[in-house]
Amino acid sequence: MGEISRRSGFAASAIRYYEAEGLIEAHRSGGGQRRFERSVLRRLAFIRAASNVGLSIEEIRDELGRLPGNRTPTKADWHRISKHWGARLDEQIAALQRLKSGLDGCIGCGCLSLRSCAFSNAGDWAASQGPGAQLLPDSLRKPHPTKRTS
Amino acid sequence: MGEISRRSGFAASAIRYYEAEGLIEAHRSGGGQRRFERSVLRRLAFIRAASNVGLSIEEIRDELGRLPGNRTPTKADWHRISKHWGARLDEQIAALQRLKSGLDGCIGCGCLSLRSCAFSNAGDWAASQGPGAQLLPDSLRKPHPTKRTS
DNA sequence: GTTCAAGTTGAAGTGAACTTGAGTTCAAGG
DNA sequence: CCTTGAACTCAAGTTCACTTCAACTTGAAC
Repeated sequence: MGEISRRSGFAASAIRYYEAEGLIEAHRSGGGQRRFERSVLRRLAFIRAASNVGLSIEEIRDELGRLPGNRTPTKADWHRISKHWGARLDEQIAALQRLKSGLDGCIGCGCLSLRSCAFSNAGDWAASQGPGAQLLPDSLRKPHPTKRTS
Repeated sequence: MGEISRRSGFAASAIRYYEAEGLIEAHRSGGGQRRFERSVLRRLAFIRAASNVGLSIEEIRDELGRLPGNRTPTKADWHRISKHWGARLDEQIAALQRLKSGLDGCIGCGCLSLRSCAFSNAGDWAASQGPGAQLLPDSLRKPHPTKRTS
């Protein structure tokens, strides 16, 4: 346990948590202690990478589960997956850039008025319900706790 | 209350929360109901903009408090502030781009191995303690619950 | 004078991703 | 055998930014 923790960089508690969540597996030795196979280190590396990209535990579980045969990723898998992640990162980058350019457009206008400033206008959120470009995609919104008031 | 909620786009509960947190003020009428001045709408617009940029309530309170005389922003204030926010957004964008380019460099390598893949390597986090470029700045990390294990 | 939507309060709940704590057991060294 | 440090379990705590609930009061219209 201490070893895998040191080598993966995750806290022991995090590793136990991932096991409980079904992201990794461990078999037990004699009196109940976890023993990990080497492949678990790869899975943990995968988990770290995925969570750097901003995936939730749920999504990581899905993605791990979608690997045919539930194995650790091969070259081909990794190729496919990193395309997916790249797209996600692009989307996040684009969202921030939209926000930035809105801000740039605002610099010096001193407005911040409710009806004229697109940057702070709440209407931007309510109005862009359709599949148009939003200021921020869901992936960058603050983890909204409950259902939306809409 | 209903009116300011409608006009600001915030839920009534959020507005009460902001008042409790000291971000806005309200004086009370006769039997305890909140009455807001028009300037509060501007403050709320400011709050929305700031939280779009990713500032926490704490930071927003600071920034509102730093406005000399605790007024709503003038043109000059807004100019200064939006530069600050722009820098922050730039930093976030740059961080995501670093992540993306790391990922691009990895596509097809199929590695994801602990010692060779910089993208998933935990060492990247532990090693870059100095003021060097990190993969992700704190502002983009998942809101880590407690103190770091370091 | 009645009615009722809209407002009030304080406490408690939400979700994500873990961490912390308490109390217990394992395993290796001396 | 004894000690010590690492690991175990399970429940509860943490942070953030709010929301929801229950029980009650206001205030504007009819």
